Amino acid sequence: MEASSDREDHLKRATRNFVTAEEVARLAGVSRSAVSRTFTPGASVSADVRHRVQEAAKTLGYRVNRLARSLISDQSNLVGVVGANLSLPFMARQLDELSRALLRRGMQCLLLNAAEAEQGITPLIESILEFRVRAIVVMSGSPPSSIIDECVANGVRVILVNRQADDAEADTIISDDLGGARIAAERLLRAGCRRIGVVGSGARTPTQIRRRVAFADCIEEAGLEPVIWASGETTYETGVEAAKGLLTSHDLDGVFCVTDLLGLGFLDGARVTGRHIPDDLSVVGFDDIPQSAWASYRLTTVRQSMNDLTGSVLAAIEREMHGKGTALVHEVLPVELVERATVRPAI
Amino acid sequence: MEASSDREDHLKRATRNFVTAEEVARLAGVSRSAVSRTFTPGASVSADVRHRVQEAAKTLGYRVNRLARSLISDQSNLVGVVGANLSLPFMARQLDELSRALLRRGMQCLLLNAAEAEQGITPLIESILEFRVRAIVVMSGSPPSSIIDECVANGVRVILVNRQADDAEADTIISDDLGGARIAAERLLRAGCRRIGVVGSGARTPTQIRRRVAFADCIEEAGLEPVIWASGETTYETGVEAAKGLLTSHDLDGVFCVTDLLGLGFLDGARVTGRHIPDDLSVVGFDDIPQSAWASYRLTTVRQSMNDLTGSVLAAIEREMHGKGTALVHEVLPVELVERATVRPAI
DNA sequence: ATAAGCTTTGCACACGTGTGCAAAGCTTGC
DNA sequence: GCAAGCTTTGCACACGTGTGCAAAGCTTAT
Repeated sequence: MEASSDREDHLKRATRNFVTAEEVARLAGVSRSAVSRTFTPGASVSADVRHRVQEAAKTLGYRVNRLARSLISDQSNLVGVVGANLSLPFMARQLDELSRALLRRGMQCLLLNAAEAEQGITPLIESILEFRVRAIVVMSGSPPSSIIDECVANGVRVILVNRQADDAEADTIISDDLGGARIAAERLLRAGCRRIGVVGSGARTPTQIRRRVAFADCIEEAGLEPVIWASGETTYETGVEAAKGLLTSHDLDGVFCVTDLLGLGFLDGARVTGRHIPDDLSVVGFDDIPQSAWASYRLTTVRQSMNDLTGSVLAAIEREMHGKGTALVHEVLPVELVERATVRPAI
Repeated sequence: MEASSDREDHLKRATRNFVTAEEVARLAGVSRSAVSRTFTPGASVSADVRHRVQEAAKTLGYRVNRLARSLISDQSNLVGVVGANLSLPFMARQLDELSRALLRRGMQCLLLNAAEAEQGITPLIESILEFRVRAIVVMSGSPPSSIIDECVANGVRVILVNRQADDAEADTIISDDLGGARIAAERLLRAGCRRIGVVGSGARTPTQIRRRVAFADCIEEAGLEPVIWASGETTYETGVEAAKGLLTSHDLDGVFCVTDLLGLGFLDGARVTGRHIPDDLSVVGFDDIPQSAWASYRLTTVRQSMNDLTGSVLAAIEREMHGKGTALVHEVLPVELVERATVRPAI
């Protein structure tokens, strides 16, 4: 993914004036290793030397070179994060919480935006590996097992969020999409809905497919035939179009939208056709983004806990650090229904 | 900001199996410098050697060590980005576009979340400097000029987005908040509004203060006395509370909300009090986040161009690379009014 | 056949930090 | 006062990569 600039561009010594430990040592009147030991927790250094080194470091503005420091262990304190659609509410929250949790634990987030990774995210992961990162968190895209195997072989943990990779040694932290779809189906059925639709986008992401298929299965188990919308991008606008399209050709009384963004668009589109929510038409979403609680929507939705998700990702990253071995983590995070105002009361 | 783990934790050699250039050289039957030259654009290497090295690298799964490579120039290809409130729509879009533009230009985004930086973002910038980054983009927080001066002294460019630092040698890319506030004021006055309010949050960010003050000044210039709301966080919920609070005690016919999030909340809150938008009350926002276009809101707002903003940031970063010298960039990006449906037609 | 000029390539050094090793110094017990 | 044990500290090596230098090899012109 790196721009193919010539060597003068990216390796020519930039004008850099960073102070080195050698200079600090000279001012403090000690050896360079004494400086290093002063900044290494647990290393043996006398109080007098420690004080002189710290004063000299402060005077000169010394900042340790993480590049050099990490060279020794062949590992930086970076965690690579691969994500796309980062301005969508759910992905934005996920990244927000993950990046702040990483910082809390003394790690730094190396963010690679997968928006333009049409050929797959393998090149992004290859770039990340060059930084000798501690772990890689994949929030978007489907890394082939070959690149996952390469990461693992090199001692780099890969954590897949809301996605899986068959036959690959990666951690997987997944929301219970199947359970959530079932909850949504049961709620609509309990509201007395009998002409039911499911709205997804044309995106072939694991989450989209899983939720749509699981919901449709539940409706068929109840002896009903779901109407399916699965085109467009995973946006509010697609929800609006789905509402106009579906409600023109079908007399639906219940709809499950596989994401809240689609759900909010669907609500606005349905209102334009004159439908009254929830009297004429019940709508359930999935994700529980902040906008779902807004007064103009008050969308009933399936919530996945962002705290649980972030906590599990961090636990997977720190598993080996905390002496818990290298066994893989496979977690399915529970979801719950958040009742608001877009589904008729249960019969 | 780094967690104070002991040395066994963060420097103990992790189980790492990365292939080195030395191993590639052995398999290819050449010297280690021949391997290095093969991956250095413009370096002299014969076609035969190049081919053998590339085959060997592929066979062994060689990934260059960016830590070692960057040690030589004392500069990595990372760009530090400091931001908070990354799940809010505007900040999320900004980060989304910035991180993808950086990748497009062959740079990587080192993201440090400033959510918990109550004591200021100086420690975050200090951490970033340890990575010998190419530049630092500040999207949130107010770095003191001392740390900016340190960055500049070390050859690290600092770009401030929608904020300034007095007497500091940093680039500044700012939206025309003053012009935008004036546009909003003029639009409300042209709609015939005479009992006008301005809604901001309690956040003392440069943007909040600039927009609120500028708008209030314009209203006072028109001989009117603006009613001011400036408490709570910069959220949708604060907008709802502001509507309930202001509209209970004042008979306003026009309101400017300094962000769209506040505006959307204000709209929902106003509707709860029975006001009709825009007949009874006109509302203008600022930012033009995607939700402002949603059918339930159709908020008239002041838009700042995200493309312009990201383009200017990248131009500042690459200024020296492209032989344009090291002079600072100070840009005020134009804004424009986006008329939707929340302001009465002009008289 | 030979000389001049150019290309290719390995060696050794450098980049900045961490640390094993051993020497030096200090402390304590006899 | 001396020996044993412990702490402190500087030296030199290592980590992986880029590259200046010079030797070796190749090509071309005479």
